[in-house]
Amino acid sequence: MERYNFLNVEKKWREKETTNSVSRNNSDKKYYCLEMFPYPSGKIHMGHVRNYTIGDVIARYKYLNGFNVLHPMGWDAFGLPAENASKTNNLHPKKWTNENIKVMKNQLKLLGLSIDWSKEISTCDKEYYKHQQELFIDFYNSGLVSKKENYVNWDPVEKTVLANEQVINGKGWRSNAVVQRKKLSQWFFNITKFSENLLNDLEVLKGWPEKVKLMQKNWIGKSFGCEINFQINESDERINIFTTRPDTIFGATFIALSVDHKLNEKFIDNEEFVKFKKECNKTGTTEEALANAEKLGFNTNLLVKHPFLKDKKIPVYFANFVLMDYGTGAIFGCPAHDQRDFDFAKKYDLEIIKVVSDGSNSTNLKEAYTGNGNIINSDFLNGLEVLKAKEKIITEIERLNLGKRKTLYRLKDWGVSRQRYWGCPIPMIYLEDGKVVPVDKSELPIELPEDIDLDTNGNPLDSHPTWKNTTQKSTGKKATRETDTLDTFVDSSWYFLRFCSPNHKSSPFEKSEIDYWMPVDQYIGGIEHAILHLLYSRFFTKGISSCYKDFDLNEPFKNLFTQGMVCHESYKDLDGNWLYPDEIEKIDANTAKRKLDNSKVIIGPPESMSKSKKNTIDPEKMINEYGADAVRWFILSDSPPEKDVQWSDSGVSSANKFLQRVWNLNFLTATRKEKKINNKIQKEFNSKINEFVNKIDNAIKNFRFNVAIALFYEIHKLIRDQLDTEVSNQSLKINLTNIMKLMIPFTPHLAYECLELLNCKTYDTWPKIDKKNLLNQVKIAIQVNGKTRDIVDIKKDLMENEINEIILKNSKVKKYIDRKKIIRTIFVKNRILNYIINKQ
RNA sequence: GGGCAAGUGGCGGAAUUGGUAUACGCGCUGGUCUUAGAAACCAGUGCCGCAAGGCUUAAGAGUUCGAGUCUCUUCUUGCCCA
Repeated sequence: MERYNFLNVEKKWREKETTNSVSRNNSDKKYYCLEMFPYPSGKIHMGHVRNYTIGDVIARYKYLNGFNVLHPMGWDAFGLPAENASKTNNLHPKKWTNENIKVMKNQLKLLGLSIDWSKEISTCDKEYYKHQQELFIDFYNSGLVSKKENYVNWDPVEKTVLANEQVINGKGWRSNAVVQRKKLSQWFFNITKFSENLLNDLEVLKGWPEKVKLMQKNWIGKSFGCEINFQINESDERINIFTTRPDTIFGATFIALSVDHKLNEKFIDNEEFVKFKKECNKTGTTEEALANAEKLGFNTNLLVKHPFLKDKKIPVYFANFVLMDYGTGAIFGCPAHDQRDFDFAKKYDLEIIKVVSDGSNSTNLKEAYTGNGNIINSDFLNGLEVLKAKEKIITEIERLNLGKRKTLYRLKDWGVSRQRYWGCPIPMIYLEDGKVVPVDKSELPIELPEDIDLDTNGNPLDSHPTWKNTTQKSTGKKATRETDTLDTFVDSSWYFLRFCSPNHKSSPFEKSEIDYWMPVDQYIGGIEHAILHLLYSRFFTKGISSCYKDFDLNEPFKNLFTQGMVCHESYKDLDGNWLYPDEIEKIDANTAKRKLDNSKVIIGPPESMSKSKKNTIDPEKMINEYGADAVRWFILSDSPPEKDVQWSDSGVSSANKFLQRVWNLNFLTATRKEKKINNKIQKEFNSKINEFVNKIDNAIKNFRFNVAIALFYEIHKLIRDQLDTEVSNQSLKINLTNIMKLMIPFTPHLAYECLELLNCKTYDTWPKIDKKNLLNQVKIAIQVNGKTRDIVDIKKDLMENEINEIILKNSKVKKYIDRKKIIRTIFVKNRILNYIINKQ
């Protein structure tokens, strides 16, 4: 038997550009297939392999079905790891990044992906960020960018702003210093201008997973309520609060203000208050941190009048759980029906008044009741349900001029200033008179300086001796540059647009190319980007549409697919140190020993692959050992793509063995001696193959790659069995050729090699399904009282009366019916025939 | 605490969307070949039972001629939000 040499074969087809190209100029149907581009961290990981294999299957499938496919790849190349690596390895971030890109590009090529490398982009390339700076200026001029003061997580050791996810238990992830809340002036994209639009257009996105849309919806967090003015006792001053629960106004027993509320001016000289404010600033800015923190308050000793209860006076506190950037920075506390208010009231011994009935008579609440119910203890609201009470009280508040109806969003403007070197410079300058203006577009790109000292604390660009000194081009006035760089999420918010015309010089994109390619027909990536990256990209698309007159696109991604993670079990020695899979030897499913000294190894459950747990598998090593096709085959075969998949060595090895068998089958077919022909057998064979083509086509269309692969195993057995039957060589070859074409998206190298062996001339067409040639026989289930008693082969589309007699005479059901009376029958064509009989 | 998923053999998972439950793969068992192993090939593999047959989709109820699929209750797990 011939041996299949995947190393030679994969090398051979990798070098033939045509088999990896999915673009065709002669088609009027376009398809833009995009996978989330990688961060060049050093080497590709199995998550990339899965992501890009899924994308490649789709791209090749669409190409074979006659589409002109855009399937590009690039690099999300700015970011902090490059700076960290440069500190440890003394390697410039640019060099480090470009070397990683080189390595990873070669690894991706090994996988046999149909990527058009002529369209490659890298976000740290000045040819890319030049246009990003241009977009920034255009957004600025359209009012989509502004500079605001804002609270950030500040690392006092690194002297830099941290993202929320870089704050772990209130400490900086790298410095381990206690993170502070600090007010900084930062650049913002005014994403909240599109809140309503971003929310409403989710409905247009029919091709997105419901789960992702729901996450975005919750993130935007539209809530409806009203503002209410509380008059300070014996004063004309008012405190304006926002609430989503105006129906509980009669249960209000205190007012809570953010420490940043303007009322704090009264307490600037109060030592106690200053101390309290400082304490509050120590907690992080996430909602979760605030919710979990102990509720603390500072009593102002001020009282406000209850708007509906003449004699009632309510105390005013500053509290650490009220945020200035949500609503008005002030709330009324209703402890009976809000858990935070409840905790606060318990701590400061404040009144708790139940105003929504929870159906019980108890007055001693153990926690806040937030459910629905009838309003009680609330004057004119009594007896109404929560929603109706809300309507009524808002109407009343507006009538009495006490406040107004208001819709609020949880979504905040997107702060994009980062005090870091390895990012896109913000193209703004500060004039000596304090004015902030964009640089002249002709000066773009504002390049990052290469000579940089990354060992200083704080912002390296700010510490650079000369870089920030400049002049305003139009006036010649002295100016200094903005030294913050852009959040890397900005880089990835428009790269999908740049791919349409990656080499266009005069503007970020060429209109005709955008018009042709956009929107992305299929976007594929991890669920971890469900919120931010996708929301920012949607915002950018809408932003560009609003400031470029000839750009008309509402949503960038027509269909979205989120693939699951690649998991592997983890190993620890008896001292609890993580071990690499290479360091251990498996004895059976539950036992393993360490290669070094045969000591016992503790096997952990399968978890997402991560460097820290050392449960990673190196894709390149697997490709060298089993072949790219086998790796692709395995990663698609074991689980549906949206679910997590468990990497297993036996799995990839059996994939390799199967592909070997496929090649053998092709070899045997190509060299088979002609047999006598039996028309009946041949016809049946042809229709079965036709059936499989149909099923596989459907499976790929529906992203059910694991099912498609199961079908290939069945087909393999079917064709192999025909080698010895009375089927013509020609029929065998035609059918196998069609099947090998179906395999191109999965295992391109093997498929092309086999097609060449079978002397196939057309590599770029998908087999047609011949509807007339589908199977004419069906198996139908014969049931008695709903229980299946027999399965019989009958001709397709026969009606009940045509099969009834045969079944009653010959089938196994006969003895179940016996002499009992058939009351009625239920017949579903090509599926079942069910006899209902008397039970006695 | 709230929301959303999901629960099928030893394991990963199929099931034309209410109509043959356990496809396909892994693993395991036996066999052929081999000095031996590996590979390859063949056969078996949900549970109980010698068999006929019965039971089985987390547990329980309901709707239906018929439920893995629909409804309700309970339990468990995962994810997101708080």
